[in-house]
Amino acid sequence: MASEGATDGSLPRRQPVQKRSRERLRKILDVAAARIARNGSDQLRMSDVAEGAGISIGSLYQYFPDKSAIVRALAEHYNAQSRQCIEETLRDVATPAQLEVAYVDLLDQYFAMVRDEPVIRDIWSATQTDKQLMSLELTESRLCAALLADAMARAHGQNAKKYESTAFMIWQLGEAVVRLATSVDASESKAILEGFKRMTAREILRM
Amino acid sequence: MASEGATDGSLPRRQPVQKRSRERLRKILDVAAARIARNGSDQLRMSDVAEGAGISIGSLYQYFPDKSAIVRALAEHYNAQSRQCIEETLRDVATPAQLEVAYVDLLDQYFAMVRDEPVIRDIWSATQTDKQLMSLELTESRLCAALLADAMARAHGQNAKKYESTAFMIWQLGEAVVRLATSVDASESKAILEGFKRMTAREILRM
DNA sequence: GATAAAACATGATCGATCCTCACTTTTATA
DNA sequence: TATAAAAGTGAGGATCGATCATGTTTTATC
Repeated sequence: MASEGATDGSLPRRQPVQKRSRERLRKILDVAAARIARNGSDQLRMSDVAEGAGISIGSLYQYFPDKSAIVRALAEHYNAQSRQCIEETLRDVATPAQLEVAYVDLLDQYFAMVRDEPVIRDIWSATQTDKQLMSLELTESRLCAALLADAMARAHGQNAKKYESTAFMIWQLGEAVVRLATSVDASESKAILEGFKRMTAREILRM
Repeated sequence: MASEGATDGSLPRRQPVQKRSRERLRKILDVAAARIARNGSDQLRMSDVAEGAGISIGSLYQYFPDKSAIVRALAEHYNAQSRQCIEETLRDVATPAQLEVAYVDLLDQYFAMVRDEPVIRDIWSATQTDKQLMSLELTESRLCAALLADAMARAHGQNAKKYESTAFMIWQLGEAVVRLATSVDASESKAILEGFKRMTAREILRM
């Protein structure tokens, strides 16, 4: 899944070499994601994950040093997935009009993703209590914001440096607004997203 | 402190009638706030609170049904405090110019408050795992957003209904941006806050 | 195929923590 | 002072994360 070449040496405690082991690593993450989707990451029980994956507690701890490492591995998985989507959407932006289309598209996609994958919301809430996860997500967010700043720079024929701060703020606000939109009913969430698009698109299109 | 006439019957398990008891309730909340400020709300230990307040574990549980209730009581305290400040700031707004001044003022005050009271950030992070606290904070947020919508309506001579959705979104984004601003270094936080003010003030001043 | 080393697996057990409960002490009131 | 209500106590049950000593399977080497 994710974390095959983890930058942080601590994520999977053991680099699995045997086939059975690799399958179990995947199974652990699948089970954990399902459990988190059902009950939230704070209700995740190591014993439950072990049972669901068909292994013993001790074995589970050979794959992950502690519970939070499982959540971090899932976070890296979703990050990799969505970053790829972001890169594709922004790659060919070269004019203000394309920038606006891509930006609105990105927001809609992100909203749909968070709405349909409850695990993402739980990972985000775990961010509040796990400092490693928090910095992992902040790094990811800066990376995505940089992609947006690059696209803005190309659209306006300016230096990306100029847009860094704005792009970062808007990216963070976008995450916040999507979380908000997924926690209210459908009609209000539509109004909120549209209002946000209008407000930020204007900002992004300023040279 | 807060919660004397709690809407939620469950907050203080016992309505203290004796003087010593009222003092202890206050002491518990003071100690809890200090511990949370030092280590975060997830590191709060009931045994630690009891010891700090000079009472036994059993006694502590006569005041609060569980750990999260302590955090909720603190949340209500801070909510009451900041709502008063918000009401005062927005009360006399009657023109667009006054609205802009009041709005910017509110943002600056809120930023200073969150920066100087680490407990507020911890309460907010507890919001992610405690559904009761989450709905408490959402209700509070809607209430504050309604105050802002009223001020917008007065400034523009329109019906408050028209601004409800926008005010709610901007209020939530304001909370998000202040949290963001308090988690980065001072120069970046200044840039972020100014960018946000510019972007949202324009939105608020639209009729 | 025999042997050793490395990888993998097990679950009883420890320690930390939340919270309960049966019981005691203090305060208010008649 | 007698009585009831309020307040207080802390040992112990229950849960859960994590460890560790030990056992099993796979792989590499001759």
